[in-house]
Amino acid sequence: MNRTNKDIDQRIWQVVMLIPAGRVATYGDVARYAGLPGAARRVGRALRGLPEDTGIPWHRVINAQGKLVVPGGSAARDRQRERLASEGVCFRSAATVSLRQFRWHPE
DNA sequence: ACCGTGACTCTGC
DNA sequence: TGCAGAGCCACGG
Repeated sequence: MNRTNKDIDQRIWQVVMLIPAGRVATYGDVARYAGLPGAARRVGRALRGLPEDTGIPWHRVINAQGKLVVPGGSAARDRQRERLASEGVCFRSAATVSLRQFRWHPE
C-alpha cells in the first residue's frame, strides 16, 4: 500500500482535529497518534501548508518544550497565542505553555 | 545523488 | 535553565 503525501497529511490533520479546545499536543504526539512515530518534523510541514481559513485547530500543536515555534513575523504566531488564551490555556511566559497542565492525552 | 534547511525531539553537559 | 550535538522525515536547489 503506497501512502501518498496527501494521505499522510490528512491523517495528521485528522489527529489534530481530535485535540479538544483548551488542550494542546506536541508535534511528536500528533505524529505518534497518526501512526508516524518520530515524524514530528513531518507534522510541522503538514500544518505549515494549511490555509489561514482552515477549520483545523493547528494552534493547539506546539513543541515538546511547551513552546510556540511558529515563525515570528507572521500573524499566525500571534493568532496562535490569542486562540489558545481564549480557550483557557495559560502561559508560563510569552510563548510557553504549561504542558504539564494542558497536554492532551487521548484515551 | 549531495547538501542545506525547517512550525521537531532527545540526550548530555 | 540553556545550549550544542545527533537523529529524525521531507522538500528544493
